[in-house]
Amino acid sequence: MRRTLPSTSSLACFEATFRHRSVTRAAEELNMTQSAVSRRIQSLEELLGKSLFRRENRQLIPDIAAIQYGKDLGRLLGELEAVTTRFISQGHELGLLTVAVPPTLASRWLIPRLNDFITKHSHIDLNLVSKIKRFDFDNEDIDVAVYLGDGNWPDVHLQPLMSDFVVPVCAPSLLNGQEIKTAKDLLKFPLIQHTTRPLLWKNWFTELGIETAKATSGPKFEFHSHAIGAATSGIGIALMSDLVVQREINSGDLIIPFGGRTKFEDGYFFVYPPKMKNDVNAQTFGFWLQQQCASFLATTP
Amino acid sequence: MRRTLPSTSSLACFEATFRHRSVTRAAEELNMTQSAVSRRIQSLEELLGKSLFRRENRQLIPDIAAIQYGKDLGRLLGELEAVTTRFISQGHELGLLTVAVPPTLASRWLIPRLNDFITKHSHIDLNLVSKIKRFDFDNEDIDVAVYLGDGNWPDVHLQPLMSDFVVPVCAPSLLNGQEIKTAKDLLKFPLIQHTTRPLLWKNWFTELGIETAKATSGPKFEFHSHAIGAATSGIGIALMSDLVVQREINSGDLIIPFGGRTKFEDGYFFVYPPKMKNDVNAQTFGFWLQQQCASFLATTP
DNA sequence: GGTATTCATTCCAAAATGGAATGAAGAGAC
DNA sequence: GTCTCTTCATTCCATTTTGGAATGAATACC
Repeated sequence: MRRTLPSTSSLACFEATFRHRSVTRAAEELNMTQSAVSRRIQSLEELLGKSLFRRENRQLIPDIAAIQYGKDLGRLLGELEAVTTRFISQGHELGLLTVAVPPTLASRWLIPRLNDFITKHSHIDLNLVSKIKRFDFDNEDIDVAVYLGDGNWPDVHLQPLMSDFVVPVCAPSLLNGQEIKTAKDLLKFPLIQHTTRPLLWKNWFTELGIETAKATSGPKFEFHSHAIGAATSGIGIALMSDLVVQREINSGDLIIPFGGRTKFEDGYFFVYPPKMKNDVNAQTFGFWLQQQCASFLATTP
Repeated sequence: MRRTLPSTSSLACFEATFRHRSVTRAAEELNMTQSAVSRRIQSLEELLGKSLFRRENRQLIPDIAAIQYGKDLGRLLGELEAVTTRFISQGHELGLLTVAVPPTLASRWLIPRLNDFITKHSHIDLNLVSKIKRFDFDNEDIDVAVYLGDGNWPDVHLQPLMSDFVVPVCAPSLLNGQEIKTAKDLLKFPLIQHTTRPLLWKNWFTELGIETAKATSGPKFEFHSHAIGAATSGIGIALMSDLVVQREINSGDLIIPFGGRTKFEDGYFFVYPPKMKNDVNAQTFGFWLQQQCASFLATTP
């Protein structure tokens, strides 16, 4: 019979509903839709051949016989969680989380906010690893990553954080009094390129209906901070994710010569391998990141 | 985390392999293929992010960290089985199994063999319900059924027992010296019909390449035993499942006027609803039935 | 009477699971 | 040393399970 025991998913759905006396509340707790939980319970009743709840109007009343079963399951699922967590965390440095982040995003956006995380989760030791190349969980000693891209990566789990808005920026001195009326006028100046995003300018011009070979020409920098430094030094116009140049724009070191923020298909993602799905620290960090992004977006036009 | 706990199936595969130190032996116990168990274990290792076994040549050695986990799981799965079984059997008369069987099959084939079952499984009380109409688990108080048909029934589980071999039989006095050379010669006599199998004769003649309206004409009987009685009384020729007329053939009360046993598409099945999948008594009975059929077939030409 | 809320149902798609066949590699017999 | 047997791993394919989104039914609340 062991093979045909109900699945942990079904049992968890029943137990949470039993505890809350509510399918909707159970769904919230389990991070599932209410319809999925409802179906899981009915499927379990069919498998067991017995009713678990009486349906009275919009309320679920546990059948008398199911009450002890619900209590037993609560205890057993709790123990199963405990022994599984204990096994997973064995040999793994408790509380250490190695996060791979693009260096400029780290220094310009994440690190200024990290005090909030550290204060709230002092038991988690973060190990920030600056990465320009894409994450590689199989061959690198990293647990999770924040990365910018289209999210089309195999064998990993993603949580979207926020969209990528880019904006052209340059030093005021670069223009030297010249007026920028159209996007095409930008081509009179050097376009600062990103090694990691070689098609960024090209795609930006394409969005505006302009096709030009000049879009991929110009000095290239691997570090975004170097690209920002180049722009600030008047070397050319850089196309940057707006959240990493806010300080320069606010201080006037950089200006926006043309247009505003452009939303791109790429976005920032919190990325982790399947084995981190159950890691409480990893999921805690991911959740905090999402909250920070939501808060950031709410205060940015 | 409760929602993303490993499935009971994966945990059972790991625990059985851990206990047996063998994927093949675990597969046998769980009634799965060895490849499925192997994959389940690897999937579990990926989900947990930790190795469960070291692979040394053809042997699996549990990792040190996994030993306690394996023991814990053995205990927890055992408890889960116990509380689930207790819940299922609550309110259900322990050991009672209601079996729906066609009456003639019951009297002619099953009941003579039941002593063996009762001796071996004295804790199971059988309740034989004679049914001519097809089983209806939703609206009838029956647990399992033995039924003859094509097996094309929705929402139930089937175990094939044996094929259906039919044979034409009649009283010797019916022929009154007339010689039967071809199947067509049978049409000179009344054909005894079954209410439950109205097309039996028609299909039988079709197998022999004969199409005739006469195939569905003749006196009709709902009980197979009545059909047998009618045939023995010389009322006509009956087409019967051979296993229910063996006694009459052996004693000479019935003879086979033409041809031999014909295998039909229909077969005998052990049928049960999904909720009986985990019922130990139901599965015990089904297994015993299969053994009886195998034994019967082995001693019948 | 209208709105909100909860559970159930339907449609659709993705993920998980399992069987069958086959391959790789070692153990054992001769 | 060679051949056969055995066990675990992998690939291909199909089925089952699971879950989200949308919608319906029915009651509770205002």
